[in-house]
Amino acid sequence: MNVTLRQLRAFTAVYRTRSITRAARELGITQSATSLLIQQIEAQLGVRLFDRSTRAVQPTRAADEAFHAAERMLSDAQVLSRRMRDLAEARAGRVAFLASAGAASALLPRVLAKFRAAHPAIEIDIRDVAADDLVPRMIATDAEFAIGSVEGEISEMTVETLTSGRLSAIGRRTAEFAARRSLTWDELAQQPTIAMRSDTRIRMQIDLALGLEGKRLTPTYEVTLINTALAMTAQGLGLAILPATMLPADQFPTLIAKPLIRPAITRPVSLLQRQGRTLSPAAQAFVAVARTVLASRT
Amino acid sequence: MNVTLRQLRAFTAVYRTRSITRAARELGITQSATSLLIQQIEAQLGVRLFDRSTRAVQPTRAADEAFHAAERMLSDAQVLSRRMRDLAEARAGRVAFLASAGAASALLPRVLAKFRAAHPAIEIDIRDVAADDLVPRMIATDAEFAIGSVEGEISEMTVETLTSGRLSAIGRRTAEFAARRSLTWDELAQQPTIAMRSDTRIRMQIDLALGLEGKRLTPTYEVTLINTALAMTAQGLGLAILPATMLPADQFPTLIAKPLIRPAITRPVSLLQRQGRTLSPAAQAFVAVARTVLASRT
DNA sequence: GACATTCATAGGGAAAGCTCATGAATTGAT
DNA sequence: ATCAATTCATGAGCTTTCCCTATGAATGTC
Repeated sequence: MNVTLRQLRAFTAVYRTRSITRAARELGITQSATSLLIQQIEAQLGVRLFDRSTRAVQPTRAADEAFHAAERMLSDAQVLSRRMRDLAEARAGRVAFLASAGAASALLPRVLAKFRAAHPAIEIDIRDVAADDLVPRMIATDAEFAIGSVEGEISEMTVETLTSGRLSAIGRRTAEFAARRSLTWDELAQQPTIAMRSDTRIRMQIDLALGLEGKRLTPTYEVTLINTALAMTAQGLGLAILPATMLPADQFPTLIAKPLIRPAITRPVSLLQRQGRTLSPAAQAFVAVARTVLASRT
Repeated sequence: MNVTLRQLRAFTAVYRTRSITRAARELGITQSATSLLIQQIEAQLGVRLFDRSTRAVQPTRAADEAFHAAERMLSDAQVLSRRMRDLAEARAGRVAFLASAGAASALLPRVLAKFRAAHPAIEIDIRDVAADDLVPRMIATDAEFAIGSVEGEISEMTVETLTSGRLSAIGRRTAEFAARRSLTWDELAQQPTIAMRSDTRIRMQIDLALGLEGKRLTPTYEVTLINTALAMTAQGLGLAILPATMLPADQFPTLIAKPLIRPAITRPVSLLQRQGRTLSPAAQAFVAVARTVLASRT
């Protein structure tokens, strides 16, 4: 056998109070139990810790030395408990995840704001990567989860759709544009348009879907970053072709999105996580917030 | 309930080996017991520490954090155990005691030499005080014991005679002196003598004992320190009147002691310790050595 | 697809832990 | 000085914990 924290607790209590009876009260056990614990730890350590008469309890030299070590261990135990409890209740900790650049700029700000309000002490480490890199980086790094658009299944991973945005035309809130419910891709062809470049995932999906219908997108401008497209739209250079979810309303209050139809194309934003691995409580809390915040959108 | 060291041991073993089965082997318990310990500590801390499939065990973030704290506590426990064991077996520690100046100079060197050989790592703190101060200092300070001449009983203390030296005439090893078995106090009066000053304990005892016999000591020289008396004797200035135990043979190889009789006066050297207080193991070891070393003398 | 490995769970017996009751020693008050 | 009160130690008995054996379920391997 070995010394136990229980014994150490009894020891420090007796040491401090200089009394087995008082220590017992403090520990919430009986005097006899405390007496036994002291005998046990003495036997365990092979050293007398208290000179006990029927009247008084006097710590020995060895006890003086042991006391500090014991206190330290008990304090460590308490710190550990508290820390773990904080982690469990997402009062502390750290959430590190991957986000595709698009998701990071358009979707995450709202999620982050809400999460921060609920869990102010949790560190957040967002690693924003190009959409193509999302899955490879997820496999390679220790990120707990990833948010972004993912096609198909990935082995060892679970994919959950958080929200899916319809491909939309985004333009300034003119009376004429605001009145529309939707636009067809054909109608779009008449106007100046701003689309993502052909080597982006969004564009590939568009080209693929239109191709199946025998159609083709010929944008006026092609850009790499979503924000660039939106900024250009805000300047009136044309309609941006993007999933509606990618429009941060607060950042571009003048812009509105109208779904594109014939064909309607939706682009999911998914949560990616490792199969069989529980998320840290902090990450769970974050994902929960993301689900509720994003679910409210189309 | 609370987290136990047992659980922490299981936790660190599983964390390191990444396997409950291997950890169980390491701990010397069964796999099922180990599995239970992990479940317990998880319940205790309120946090999942391992993602377990039927096949593998994967530590969580929380486990990474907890691991260091756990290792520290376990290492503290081990250090504490070892330290206490060392103290118990007098392989480490410290012995602080009081010694009257006479005892310190004449008796202790041999004791110290032997003790040091047997217990090289123990710190020794000798507080040599005037004979009169021995008891007051013993009461006032935290010395574990005291060595010196003590008369009568002292409350709260136990007095044990370690050795008692007969008052003797100490002189150079001349043929004539060496041949004698003893001297009477009367014979002594014919020769130059060196005695302790009247305000010393030794002298007081002598004067008292001689007074009872109607005799009186009139020394040629009176000194305060024993060593002074011996040095003077070695120079041939006269016979030193001291307890035989006070003559360190190795320091004054030319001197020998002959008991003084009519009356024979003995002066005890005692060990003084607090009643009801156990000595530290180091002190016990020291006292044991002192007893054996001093017992061999008259 | 059979086999081996790994973790989880159930049952039972051993050990530990706690409480209650009691005893012994000492202090303080009447 | 006696008596009451306090304090620590010990023993009996009960409850809880602990651990082992046996078995089941899942997964990877040949």
